[in-house]
Amino acid sequence: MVTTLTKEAIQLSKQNSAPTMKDVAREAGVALGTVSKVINGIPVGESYRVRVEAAIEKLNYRINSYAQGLKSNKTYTIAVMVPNLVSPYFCKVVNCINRELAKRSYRMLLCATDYDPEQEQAYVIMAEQQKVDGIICLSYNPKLQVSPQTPLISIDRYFGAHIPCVASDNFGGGMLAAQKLIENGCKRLAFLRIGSRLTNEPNKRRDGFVQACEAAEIPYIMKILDDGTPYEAFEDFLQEHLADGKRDFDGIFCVTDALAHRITGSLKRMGLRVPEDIQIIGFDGLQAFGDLEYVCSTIVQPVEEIARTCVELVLEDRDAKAPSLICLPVHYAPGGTTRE
Amino acid sequence: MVTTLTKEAIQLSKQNSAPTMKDVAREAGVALGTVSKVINGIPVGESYRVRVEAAIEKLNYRINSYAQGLKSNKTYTIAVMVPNLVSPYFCKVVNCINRELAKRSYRMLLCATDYDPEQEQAYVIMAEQQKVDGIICLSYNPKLQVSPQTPLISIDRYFGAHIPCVASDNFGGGMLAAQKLIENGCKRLAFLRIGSRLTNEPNKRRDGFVQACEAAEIPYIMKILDDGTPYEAFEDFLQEHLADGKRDFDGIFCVTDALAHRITGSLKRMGLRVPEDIQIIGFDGLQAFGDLEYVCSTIVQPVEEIARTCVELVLEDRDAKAPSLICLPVHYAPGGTTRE
DNA sequence: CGACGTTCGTGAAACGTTATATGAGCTTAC
DNA sequence: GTAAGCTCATATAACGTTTCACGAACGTCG
Repeated sequence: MVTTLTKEAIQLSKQNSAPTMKDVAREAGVALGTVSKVINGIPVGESYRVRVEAAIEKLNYRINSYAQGLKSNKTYTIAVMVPNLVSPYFCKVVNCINRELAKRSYRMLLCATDYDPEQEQAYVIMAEQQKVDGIICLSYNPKLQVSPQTPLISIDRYFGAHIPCVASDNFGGGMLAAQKLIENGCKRLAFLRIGSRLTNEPNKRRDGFVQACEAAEIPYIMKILDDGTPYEAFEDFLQEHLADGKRDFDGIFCVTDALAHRITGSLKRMGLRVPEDIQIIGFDGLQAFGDLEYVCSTIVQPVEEIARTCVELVLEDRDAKAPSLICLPVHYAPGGTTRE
Repeated sequence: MVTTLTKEAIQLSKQNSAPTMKDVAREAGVALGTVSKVINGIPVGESYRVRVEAAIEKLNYRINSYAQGLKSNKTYTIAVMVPNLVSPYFCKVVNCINRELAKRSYRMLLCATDYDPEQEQAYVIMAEQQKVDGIICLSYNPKLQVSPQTPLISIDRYFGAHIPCVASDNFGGGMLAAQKLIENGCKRLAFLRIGSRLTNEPNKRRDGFVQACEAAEIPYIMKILDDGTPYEAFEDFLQEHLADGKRDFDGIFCVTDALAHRITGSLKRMGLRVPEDIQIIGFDGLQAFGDLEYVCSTIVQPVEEIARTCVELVLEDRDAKAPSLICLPVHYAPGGTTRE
């Protein structure tokens, strides 16, 4: 008697909570397993299938992913980690990853880490607890610890052979920038990098640039601001090398488009013409600035490809040995700050 | 005998899978419930606690959120839905929501819906299956269906009294823009809106603008492009009203900063001076363009406040009746395209 | 010194699924 | 006409937690 009462009470309290497979089974007058089969598309007698489907419809039943995930050990969720959602590059990366995951019916758990290694580590632990099927990260923590249980793909940072890294061909992009400036008639070049954080792969832009200059026997100057140095330092630099008709260089490779834009502004204020006097090439090619009518000649990163590659790798069979570094081809897009 | 073998086999196959609470309990020589208590900070005898903590450390145990979520019916996850992660406004909203959620140790499941009502609906269903603790959405689907089980907070779109909506004070912002132009000496105004999608709340910017003009007895013109009409239509409009010394208006309120920027460019190409000849006020104030040195006088949306309010509401006790529309105060920020 | 409280760890049940073994209801073959 | 073979729904045991009733161990009081 007591037992009956308890069960009734449970039943009552359940009424305003979400229906479960058990409710569907009762409604349809079939067993639990049958409902499961219908839901998972496993063949079942016609009359059974119809009854179950009707019951699902009637009760507005929604499967509980948590129960499913617990049982099957598959969550169809990928954790994605970027420093923030303010920089256009990170936003576009996340946007593209989201699209690729959605195509495959995967969910995206997102975290912005604000460049903080501790937050990055905490987020990896959280993702692992969350039993995600994989992690895609754009991390600034070179010492990131990951459990070997969870596949991890890195963007723009090479950790070592055990973690696949996907990036643009930064080295090739740096070369290409120098080559294009030289093709366009530049005789002396400059490489500018603002003091913002960069992961290790994008640093290769400089190396490619240097190699192309040396191969072509073209002299170059580098100006790399330390972290935190304000932009104004570049104005002094430009004054020093270009004021009063001086021309220590006539072509500039800026490490990002945003920097290229500001440099262009500074040069124009100094009375120099772009591209007639000085030519400029940036890096990124996001066209996030399309709304602002701002375009510059640039090395375009294949962000869609990067996203697709990451998603493919992270979902791939773990036994298939993935390459440890994948560099995807960039291309040159003229945009008015070079002669061509 | 057979049973023993099977159990052994299971044990073996488990060795390279993640440790569970049961493993911790065995390692520490305590019961399952004790481990649970330690993990959840429920007081337990000193010696027990130490042993359990040591075992957790030794096995590198991580709690399984799926089992936890299934049992406790709380997932500490909020679904967030925006059209994309390309528009600076959406990015900033997501960025701020992410920060607020992280502060409270909540996870964010993110989806970009590409303005597609079907995807939006599908995502809500997915979120409900996922048993999230709530949904925050910036939706373009006026007919969105949600199960009453899951708390939903809307940004920028008012659905009705049953769904709390958080937005900037768009009406007040529109008024403020007109008032500031008038204070700065404008005698005739124009309201420009590009043919991009807007939810219903931001449309009130126009209503506020109109009311302020009428209150001050200042004439105004409105130019609202249909969805898909290219920007160039505005250039014709500007020619028609401002070419050859004509001055049908001397102050413009643009519905977004991005539009204000383009209009400023067009005016300058027409030989008009901003703000001397024409003054312009935009809307958003994201400063996402900081890198691009672009600033305009604008009505600043309190994005951090919006995000915080949404998070507070979505996590709030559901019995506490929330207001159905919350408009957060905007403010005016001069930025060089008005006299002051 | 025995009975009663209190404290606190234990073990089992439950959460909503999936997967596997079981057995009911047929058909087919001898 | 019965035994064997098949199909297919059913029932049950997990998955890794939390929670709660239970009971062992101890201290206290009369």
